[in-house]
Amino acid sequence: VMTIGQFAHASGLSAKALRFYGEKGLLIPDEVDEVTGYRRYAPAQLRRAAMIRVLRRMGMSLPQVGEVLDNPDRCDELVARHRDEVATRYAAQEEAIALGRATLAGYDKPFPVETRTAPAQPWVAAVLDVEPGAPQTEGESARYNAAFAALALALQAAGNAPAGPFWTTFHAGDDGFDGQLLLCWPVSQPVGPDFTVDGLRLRHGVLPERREAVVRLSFDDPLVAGDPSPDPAPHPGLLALMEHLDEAGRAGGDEVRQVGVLDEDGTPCAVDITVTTGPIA
Amino acid sequence: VMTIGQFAHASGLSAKALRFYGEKGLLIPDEVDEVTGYRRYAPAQLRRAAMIRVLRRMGMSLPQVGEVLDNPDRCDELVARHRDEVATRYAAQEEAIALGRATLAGYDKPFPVETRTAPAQPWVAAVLDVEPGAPQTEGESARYNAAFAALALALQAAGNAPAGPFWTTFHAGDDGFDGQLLLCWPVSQPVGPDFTVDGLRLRHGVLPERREAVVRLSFDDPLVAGDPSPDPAPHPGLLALMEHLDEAGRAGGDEVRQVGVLDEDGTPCAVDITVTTGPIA
DNA sequence: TTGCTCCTCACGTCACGTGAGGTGGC
DNA sequence: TTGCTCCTCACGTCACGTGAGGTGGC
Repeated sequence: VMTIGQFAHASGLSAKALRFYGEKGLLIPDEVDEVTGYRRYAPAQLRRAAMIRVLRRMGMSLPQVGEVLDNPDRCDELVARHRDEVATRYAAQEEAIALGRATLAGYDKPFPVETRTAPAQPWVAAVLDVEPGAPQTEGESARYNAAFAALALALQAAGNAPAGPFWTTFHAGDDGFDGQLLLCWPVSQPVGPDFTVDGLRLRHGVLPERREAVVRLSFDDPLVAGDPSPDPAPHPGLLALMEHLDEAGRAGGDEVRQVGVLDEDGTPCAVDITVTTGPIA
Repeated sequence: VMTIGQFAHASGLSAKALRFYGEKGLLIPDEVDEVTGYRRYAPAQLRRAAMIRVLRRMGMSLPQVGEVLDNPDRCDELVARHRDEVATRYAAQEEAIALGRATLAGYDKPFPVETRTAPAQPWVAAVLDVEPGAPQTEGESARYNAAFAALALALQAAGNAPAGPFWTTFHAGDDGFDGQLLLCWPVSQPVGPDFTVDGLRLRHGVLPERREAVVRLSFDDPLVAGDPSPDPAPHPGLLALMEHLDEAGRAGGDEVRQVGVLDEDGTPCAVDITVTTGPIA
């Protein structure tokens, strides 16, 4: 039997840690004096204390340590799992740091914001319900492409083929929980309510003659092309656009259009984030 | 100007985090309503908010984030330093896990404890003052070897050459802060108080006829040979020795001798941790 | 008897999250 | 008017470290 101080010295744990482990039930003193509260530890407890120390040094939490102590036969497995978790966390942090450096570099240098005037433009859109927080999965992406293609074909068949690159806009729902994505094609002629496409919910309208501010997010940009991190930081281009709107005295509440940009091969190579800054003076 | 909710949405930070950052002075709202306490944020603050978010995602603490924001020109340097710190911490944890696994494996299987009887043994020792917490530096090690050698030579010259392998014992000082290391040679004849060696403080005595328990820590053991980790966990052999003493009904307070073990070439290859378990029955 | 150890609170750490309870703004 | 947002406490997290103030044991 040893006092807490002797046991602390022998085990390499602090007396405070020993009291804490006792309180948590991880390492109960061999006996506790009823009157004085003095804790007494047995030499046979040194093994457990040493294991706790080693496991804590590995970075395990106390519940994890307890799990290992409760399942000595699975010790190796649990330790290996912990090592893998640590490695995974480190890899994730490394990636966050690399991505963060790129983002900060983008914030550091001015991002080009183009301003231009645009003529009135009729459009037709397919409406899709989406959850805004949902990640951009492969399946969703295919769904969008199919809807765009079906709408384009129907417009072509109606003799009112798309008159330029498509765009999308997002309308948050009232509850902010889900929302609607509009997949828009510009058309030469406004369509009437009699234009329908099987399986698609349509909407249509006309963008008025207007001034616009645009930033181009290229798919060559690693911040755009990289595998989508969950809940990413604002892209430098979006920041630049916000600041442009601010300096122009416009609130950011206007509708944002994401206009597809194709290269000469017709493959998507960028997206133009486009906001209306006002009517033509 | 935006409400905290709008700004939170735009920056990707939570309203709670924004309040916290305001409280800490990291990101002060553009204005705070005197009456209602409502916070208002300006679009121009989005850049700072985005940077905070990115830096936090990298795993920086808020003081570190503040340092980066205060020194935008050193941003790259500070981020690189953070990355290196993270990598260093991870490497240290990886090493702790590897070392811990080896230690746990040692705890898992029984460690051999030898018991034996030993005859009475006169000894002479050089006394060195040491700080017990101090790491085993190169310089200290050389000092010990020099003292051992000087003592052995003097004994030889006095016709009382070492009669076996050397050992060391450690006596903690009264204050527990420093202590004394005894470097001992066994001798055939007890020495008198007239035996002195220049530059060495000597002590001498006789080990009585006794029973001993011994564990051998081999230098081949990675737990023994590995670079000395600061404040290492108890070696499985020491644990086994403690438990042996416990079962034998002996407290662990007896003097511990660390006896050098040489291979056939005369180079040190192990150390025998030796404790007295009692007189010969 | 004097130090030393041991005891039990209580508070601090770090960056917020999670309610509780109440009010302002559309 | 009803919801919704916003406000300010206050508490919890994790594994102890750091005193404060008081007592037991040699």
